[in-house]
Amino acid sequence: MDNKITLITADDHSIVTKSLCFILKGLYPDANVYEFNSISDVIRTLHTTSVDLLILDITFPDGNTLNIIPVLKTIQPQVKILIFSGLDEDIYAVRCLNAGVNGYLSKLSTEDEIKNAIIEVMATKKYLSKNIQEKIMDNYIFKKPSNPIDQLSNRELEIVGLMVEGYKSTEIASILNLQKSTISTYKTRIFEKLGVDNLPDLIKKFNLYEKM
Amino acid sequence: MDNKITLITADDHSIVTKSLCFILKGLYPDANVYEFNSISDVIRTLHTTSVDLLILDITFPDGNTLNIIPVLKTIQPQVKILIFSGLDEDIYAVRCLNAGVNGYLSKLSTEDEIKNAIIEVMATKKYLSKNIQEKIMDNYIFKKPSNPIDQLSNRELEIVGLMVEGYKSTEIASILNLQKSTISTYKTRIFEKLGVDNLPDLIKKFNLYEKM
DNA sequence: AAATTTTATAGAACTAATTCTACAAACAAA
DNA sequence: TTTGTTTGTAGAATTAGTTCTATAAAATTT
Repeated sequence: MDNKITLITADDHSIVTKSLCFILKGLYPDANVYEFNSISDVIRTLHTTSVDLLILDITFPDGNTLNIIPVLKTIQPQVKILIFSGLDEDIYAVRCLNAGVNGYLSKLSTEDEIKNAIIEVMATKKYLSKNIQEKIMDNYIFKKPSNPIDQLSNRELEIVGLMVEGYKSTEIASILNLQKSTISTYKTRIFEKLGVDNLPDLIKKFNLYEKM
Repeated sequence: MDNKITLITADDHSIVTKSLCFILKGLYPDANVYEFNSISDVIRTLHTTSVDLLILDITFPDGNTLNIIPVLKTIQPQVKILIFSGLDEDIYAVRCLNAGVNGYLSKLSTEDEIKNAIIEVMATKKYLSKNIQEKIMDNYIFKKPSNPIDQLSNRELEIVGLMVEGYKSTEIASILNLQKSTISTYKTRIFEKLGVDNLPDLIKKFNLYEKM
């Protein structure tokens, strides 16, 4: 047991973890840096090793980070979490913050922005892009619900994600270990909230708000 | 003008180009390696510099690579192109090949797979994952035409049109005065011919082939 | 602190959709 | 010109999906 700091990157794209590791080693030459490509590996490691910073993608083949954040925080309450995701920050950043992360960084960021975010978060601060800071201010001050997808709960969002990826109700039920009637209930609520009544329209709407 | 080889990576995610550059410099220490984050930069460079290998994403804010490949090939017919994309290879790989690229590599690939693909393509070969090779073999053996929508009969095309517009089976049945089992039969045949098994994938495929 | 709304979940009853099988007509191939 | 294949169509049996109702827990509002 040494007293080096420990940094972890996790993303299902190996090219991303490799690259983040490289950046981390540049910033903290003496740190222990690990990379993983699944959430389960991260959880396993948190059980055995004290970790200072976790850089995480949201989507993994073996689960969705949004639900896992509280689990991670339970295992190691002091761990700092920086989300590094390709998903639209307009949709996910605020949710992630509410779930307890310390920062949200877009995968489109430049190397300097990435370094900056890491440094901010390591200094026990929050990191958010200008864009998101403004959005939060707007929402706070003007209470405008900007985009219908914000009305979806995390669970609903997870399910809508599976739906637009092509999973059928039964498949979703078995993936999430729920009853098919539960999925139907979600589906109805989601359709209602987004004001559509069929899958193609949902996809259109979702894709629309996903990419801006 | 030196006689070094010239390699370009282009992706809207800077972390990806950075990482690919690193890999390329490892493989070809004497090469000129450039990275860009837009297609327009790539095109501009092809006009001034002779390029050996281009590693390209498909989606850019300023355009879709698929439509641009012929342009790139016109500027420099000998340039080798390796697509490195997060999009579903089942849907995009063959299309990219038809457009004239030399390889298709998934963003989920490990570093070794990436290196391997680069080496293969540089050796004037094609690179494709096992999965896609098998798919192409199947198509070749069973002589399926390259544009699957051509395989649809008029009636099937009519029904697929209604499907992507959001009509449900029962609605289509009543519009066309047919039994719902008939619509189901069509649906199965259409899915089969287009090689998909769910509506979102069908929509993707249909939109893709519709716009050319 | 109490009242209200939203969220996450399902059982039972019901409706919609698919599968499997089939068959005639049109078309293509040997 | 017979043989094989694709197309257009369904009935019966089966499976998938929805609706309606309900309830506990969480979040929000009053």
